[in-house]
Amino acid sequence: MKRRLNRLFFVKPSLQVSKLLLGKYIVRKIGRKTLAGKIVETEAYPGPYDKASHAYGIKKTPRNRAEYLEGGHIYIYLVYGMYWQLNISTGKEGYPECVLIRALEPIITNQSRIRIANNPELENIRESKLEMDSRFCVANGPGKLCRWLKLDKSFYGEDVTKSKRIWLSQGEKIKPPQIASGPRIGIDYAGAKWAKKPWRFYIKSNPCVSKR
DNA sequence: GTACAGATTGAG
DNA sequence: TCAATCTGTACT
Repeated sequence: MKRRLNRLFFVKPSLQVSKLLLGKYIVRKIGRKTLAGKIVETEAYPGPYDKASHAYGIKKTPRNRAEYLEGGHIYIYLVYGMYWQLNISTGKEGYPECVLIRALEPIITNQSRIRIANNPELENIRESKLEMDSRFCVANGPGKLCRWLKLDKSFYGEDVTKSKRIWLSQGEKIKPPQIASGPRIGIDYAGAKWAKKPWRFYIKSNPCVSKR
């Protein structure tokens, strides 16, 4: 959980950052509990020229103003009246671009390792296929990962390079051959030209990449 | 003030 | 395939 990603990491174009984020860990502190998840799927929304972007045409509203913040700030919003979507702003201040975090693979933290080691019953559960399957399913979508990490409007604009309750860390090295790309999800309203752009990135054959 | 649709999800 | 559920945004 060490080696927190710094400002320099995020002040780059979202098309770069979205790929670099694969394999990185999101660490979330809730009271004395720590949750961590490996980022396995992202989408880039690279700027105001992108018709699928909330900031299309340099549109700036109370809802999307966090997109304009310097790289490393959280842009979070509600869709369909019930699901939060976690984005991280990238690039320079004043230019609206961001990366949508679409899926995480939950990581067994040291904390839970110790708890498991001290409790043989939990050890058995951890080994069971059932447990593995359920672990892989709690954060395999943008709405689900926010529910799992307990993220909501209160994180709007949060600086992940400074925050004490959420940050990103180095995680695991992902080699380019392990990265796949495809069209972004759920943005058909933007028209085929933009919906077809291969700006969704994910780790090949990872079980936590979102379905559909 | 009112209408409308959405960067999703899980059930049928 | 469809409804749930709600708020930002646009328009009367």
